[in-house]
Amino acid sequence: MHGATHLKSPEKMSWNRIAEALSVAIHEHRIAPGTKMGEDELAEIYGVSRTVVRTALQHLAHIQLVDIHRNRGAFVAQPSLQEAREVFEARELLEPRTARSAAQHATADDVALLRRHIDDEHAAIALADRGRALHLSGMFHIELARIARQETIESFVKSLIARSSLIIALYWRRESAICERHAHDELVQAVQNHDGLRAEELMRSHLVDLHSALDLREKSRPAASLKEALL
Amino acid sequence: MHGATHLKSPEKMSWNRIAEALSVAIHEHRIAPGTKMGEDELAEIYGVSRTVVRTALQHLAHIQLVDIHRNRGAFVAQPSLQEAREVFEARELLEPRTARSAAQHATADDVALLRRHIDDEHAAIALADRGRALHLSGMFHIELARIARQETIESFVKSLIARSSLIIALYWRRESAICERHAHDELVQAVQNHDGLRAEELMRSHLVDLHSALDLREKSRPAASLKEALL
DNA sequence: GCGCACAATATTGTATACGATCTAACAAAG
DNA sequence: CTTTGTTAGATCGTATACAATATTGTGCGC
Repeated sequence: MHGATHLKSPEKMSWNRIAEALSVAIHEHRIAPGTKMGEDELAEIYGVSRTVVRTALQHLAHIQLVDIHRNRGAFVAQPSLQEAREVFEARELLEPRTARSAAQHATADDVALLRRHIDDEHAAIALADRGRALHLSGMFHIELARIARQETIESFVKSLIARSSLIIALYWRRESAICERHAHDELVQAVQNHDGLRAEELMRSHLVDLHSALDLREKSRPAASLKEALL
Repeated sequence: MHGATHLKSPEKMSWNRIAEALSVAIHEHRIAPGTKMGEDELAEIYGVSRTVVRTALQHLAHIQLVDIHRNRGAFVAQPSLQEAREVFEARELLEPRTARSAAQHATADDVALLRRHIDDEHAAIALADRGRALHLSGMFHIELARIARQETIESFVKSLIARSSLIIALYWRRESAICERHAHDELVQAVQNHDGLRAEELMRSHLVDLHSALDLREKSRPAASLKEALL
């Protein structure tokens, strides 16, 4: 019943590919928080068995992009207000220091990569592709953690960015991410200059901006369909 | 072949039980870093199928207690010197702030629980059960994060503690964890007094002590048998 | 005797089958 | 008409079967 068996594309690691695809879809807000992600459904969409889908979902559950309820299934996570506050507290604790470290360790290649990221981000904004812009914005922060050469903290930041995407989907107030445009530009400039203290301070204020752009009071709209978002 | 199917004890969540058992075994240094954990082997030991063992191993891989190599299997992780440094840097960044928050939020019940932990720790030391003492020592830090009422950071601390256990197994220099005895005692006292600043400072110096008790140069002895450690 | 190619074996990756549990629909009683 | 108990369907949890890949042992040639 599954066509993948005879396909000639073993590609990489099947579950990794699926987890990545779902992660991107969530980051780009093509799947709304609360959406159910049935195993059979995903298995059919990606042409694999439930086994690998389960592995992918468990991975996503680990970074708290999805919640898995026993015998009920996996759902895109809906961070509570309390969780939202915790996530941004943690980010404000980790990321400024990480930005400083990144500024100290960055090579020319690193800076070039950051600039490419920003260019892509601008392009996405120009195309009014808000979802992709958001995704790239998150990737920028992760890239910064990678440049800091601290894999441990990078994995933490990955988890925090993922949840931030959900939090933004649920609690965003202002419109557009253009405010971030300048913030990221200045950050990369500080990194290029190896000005650790400035990078740290820029990151701190950037996160405060983000945090204050959230409305941590109301509940927002429910969910959409899954299959149409992925195909 | 497997008896579990017809048993009347669904107990909890099978993979969770196994992951916990393995985690404790590793924390207590009954399984050495680098040990291979074959799926069939574990499946037979715990009387379940490889499916659930795989889930447990993937969970442990997530918190980086084990490394999984494609088509090679799961091995108890062996943090490199670089990773060891990263882990303690991250702990020194996260835990002092967490300790302060814990001191601010702690209830009487929380303090009582901490004291029980310490008592258990002392008992283990008295019995010369170094492995169990180490495990409880780690749990103390996790408990502190829980008391701080910050689940996000708690999950990070969990991961860091787990890896610290491996790092201690590999790079420990001094003997006995008695130095920690006083550190934990004073910490719980500060928490009881809701003296956040003192708790923060105590935690910081405690972590520096731990860090300096590691020898980050040599490689240490390999591994032992697996089955005998678990049965 | 040493090194390399190749076959045998063992272990993991993936798919499928089956049983357990939850959800929801529907019928009957109040 | 509402409410509750029962039943059918769907979905997940676990076990098993099969395919893919790595590891190990063996034989041949040098």
